[in-house]
Amino acid sequence: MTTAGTAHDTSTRTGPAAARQHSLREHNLELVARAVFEVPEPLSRAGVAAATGLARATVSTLVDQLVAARLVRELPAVTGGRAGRPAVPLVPAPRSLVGLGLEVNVDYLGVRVLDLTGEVVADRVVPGAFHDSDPAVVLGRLGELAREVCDGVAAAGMTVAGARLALPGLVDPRTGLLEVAPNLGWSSLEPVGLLGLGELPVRIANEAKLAALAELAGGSDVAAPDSFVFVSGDVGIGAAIVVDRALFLGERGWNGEIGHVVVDPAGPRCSCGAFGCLEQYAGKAAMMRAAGLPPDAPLAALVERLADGGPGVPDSGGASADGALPAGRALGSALADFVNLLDVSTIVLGGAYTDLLPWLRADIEAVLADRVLAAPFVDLQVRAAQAGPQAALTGGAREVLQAVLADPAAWV
Amino acid sequence: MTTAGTAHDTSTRTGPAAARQHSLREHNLELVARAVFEVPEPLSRAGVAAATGLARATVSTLVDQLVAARLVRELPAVTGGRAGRPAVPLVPAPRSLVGLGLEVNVDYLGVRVLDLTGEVVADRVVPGAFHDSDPAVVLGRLGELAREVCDGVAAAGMTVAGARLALPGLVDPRTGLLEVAPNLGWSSLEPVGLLGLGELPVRIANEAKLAALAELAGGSDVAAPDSFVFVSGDVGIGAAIVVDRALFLGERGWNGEIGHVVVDPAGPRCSCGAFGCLEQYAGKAAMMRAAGLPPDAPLAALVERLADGGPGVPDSGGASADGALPAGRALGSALADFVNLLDVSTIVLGGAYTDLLPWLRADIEAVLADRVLAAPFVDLQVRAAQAGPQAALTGGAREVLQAVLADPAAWV
DNA sequence: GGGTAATAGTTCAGTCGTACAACTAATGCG
DNA sequence: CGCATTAGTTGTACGACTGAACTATTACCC
Repeated sequence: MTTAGTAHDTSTRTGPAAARQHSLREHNLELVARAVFEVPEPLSRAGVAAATGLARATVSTLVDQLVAARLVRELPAVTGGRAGRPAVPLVPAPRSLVGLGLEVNVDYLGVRVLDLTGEVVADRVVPGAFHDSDPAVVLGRLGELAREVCDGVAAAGMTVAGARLALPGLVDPRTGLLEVAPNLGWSSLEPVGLLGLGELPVRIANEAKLAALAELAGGSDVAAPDSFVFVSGDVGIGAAIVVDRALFLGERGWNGEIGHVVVDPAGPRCSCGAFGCLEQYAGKAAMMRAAGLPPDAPLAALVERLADGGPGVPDSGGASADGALPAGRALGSALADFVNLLDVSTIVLGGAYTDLLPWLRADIEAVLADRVLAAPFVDLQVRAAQAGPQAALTGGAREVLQAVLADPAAWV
Repeated sequence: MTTAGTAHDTSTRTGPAAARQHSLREHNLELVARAVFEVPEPLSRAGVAAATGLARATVSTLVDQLVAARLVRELPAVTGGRAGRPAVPLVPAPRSLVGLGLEVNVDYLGVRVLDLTGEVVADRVVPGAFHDSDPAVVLGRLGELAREVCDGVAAAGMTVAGARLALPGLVDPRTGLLEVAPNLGWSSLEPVGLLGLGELPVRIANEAKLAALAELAGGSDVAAPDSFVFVSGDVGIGAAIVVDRALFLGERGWNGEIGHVVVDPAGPRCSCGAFGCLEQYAGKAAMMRAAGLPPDAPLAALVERLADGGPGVPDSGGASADGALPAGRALGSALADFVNLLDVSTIVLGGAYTDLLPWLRADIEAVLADRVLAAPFVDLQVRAAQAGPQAALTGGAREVLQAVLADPAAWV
């Protein structure tokens, strides 16, 4: 286990480390980097000083280091129409340091590279069928793909800061162990080694967790909230909790298993052995069946049928309706539990739910209003995911870059 | 709003503040204070240096400041049987700085004072019946009690660092507003002003949240886990989430409303308007009824009946049982949702559940094993709360002192 | 009993990072 | 063309930590 990143090794594992002089600079480097990265309009050195509260002299030295480390780039000085020396705008450096997102999912492999500006530098998605596949073969193939992409990126003068591998299953990011991925038929293995990516620091994570991070990428019309629950519906249903723009992982990163929250103990038996789990109402197969389609039909077929007003369209006015709607009320019920237990006010629906939201929203909101105890005092929002397809790839690459941003001192 | 505590006012609310020279000292002061406070055996200056990684010289100056601020006390030097100059053991200063816990609950008012060693310095609990009471009268009475206690404490040379007021309801610690406390019949008020405690910084919090913090107090035989869910059963059922020894509050502190998680949508109607909430199975009234007792009977009556093997005792061997057991299976179901959504592995049962645990445990654990997706990979623990009666008073006082410990620089 | 080793705690010069003030650079405006 | 204005740099001062040397106090051994 030779991770390159932070070196927090206080031999006997005590809590936080002692702060020395250079801790100050590390902290302030991060502060300056965030100021440059997380602002819509580019700031000058003076602007950063004003935003952070640091002295201009201090900011100058820090910015110079970030520029030297190729995290930040100076744009040509621009006179703002005011008097005074023109400011030098500072922006995240494009195509210098990049993050690598990797993913194995049931129906595709993917590699995506993002640079510090959030732009996609490279993108390779290979469709396939990986249900009950051989992990060594599939991960080997993905690793090959990743090496190709990395070579191209390196040839263009960029540095790969690290990688995240998204997997649809129970994953422990700390140990790098995949416990089980039911839909792939994988269990108890360490995927990173099978990629064969050598020195590159790769960490694994749950697919829904990384997809949630993609929501924070910004660039969309609606600003992403700082805290939200991201629910990704597909064959299974996963969720991620984001608090203050950071994943909340619980003890092992195995939270958000909303697919197996009880909706009705008298309901159908679930693959997990219990009865009436959400997945039996709002999983893809269940929704298809409810709309009279074969369980493995493509999502587009369901959307088309709903758009045509076929069975599954809510007859407006009724308190409840039929068709795809069992999913809506069931989702609402499970989400109400979620909100009651966690106190989040924004729910982002991803995966299949993104396209189905028009036919789910009314029921979800009605059930939430009914069942959430704090509903009278909170503005509960249900919205569609903004990130594009294979969001976990984007989120994974983004997380790598966030780690860089959180510790720029490691790169100077 | 003139809080004395931290002065984190970066005019325009940006994220973290700039680190200056004195930030270093603040950080290390905290580090040293925690080293002294959170260790079973007293450390010397040299011991603190070893534990924190700071230089001995640095530790000396920091410890001297903490001693001068009366946060830390030096014990007489003790020769440890080894060669060398005897070490001066450092301990939390007893009876110098103290925290004040306040509480209004349905059947009592309380004031409790803890010092930095965790010892109870003063304790006043006044029984009463505050269902549908007048907040001004009740809080005035509590304020009076608090002033008496504070006067006594001050006369003994102690300084009250602050106070926490525990309330059974939806509370926003940030704004100091109580939205609603159903069992008191209070709503939309600012309780702190009605206490009339003048300059003393008082913050409000939910009762279950503070009770959970009392679990961290230590001193018990079993070490408290760093992360757990605390469930407090009484008339209503509340919960708190503790992660890494700190409360996880969600956006507003309104999480943990486990009492209104769906157990069975076909179940009885709840006071919240929904059907089949946990409270209808595992609330005190429901448990009493299930055991054939009047809903407002004392808890002791239920325990006695169960101990006698009356109705409500599980007939061992059966997958399920009758009597008090609907509570067990229902609790298990709601807790399974909790664990699936949050990934916590330890569940601490407080309030009425503490005494009832022997008759609940089997069912809870069985349902958890069935319904928690990660159960095969996690050692789920269900345990009884360790803190004594009126745990919220202890937890509130403790939180005040934790805030001192988190920023000792404010007291030097 | 005295010397030596060992450990605790203090003193002091050295280093590093930030703050503040003075300075230079570059622009708009009258 | 000079002045006001803003951006960025330079240099001194200060504060906090470090490391090494020093003092203080004990145990152990001869």
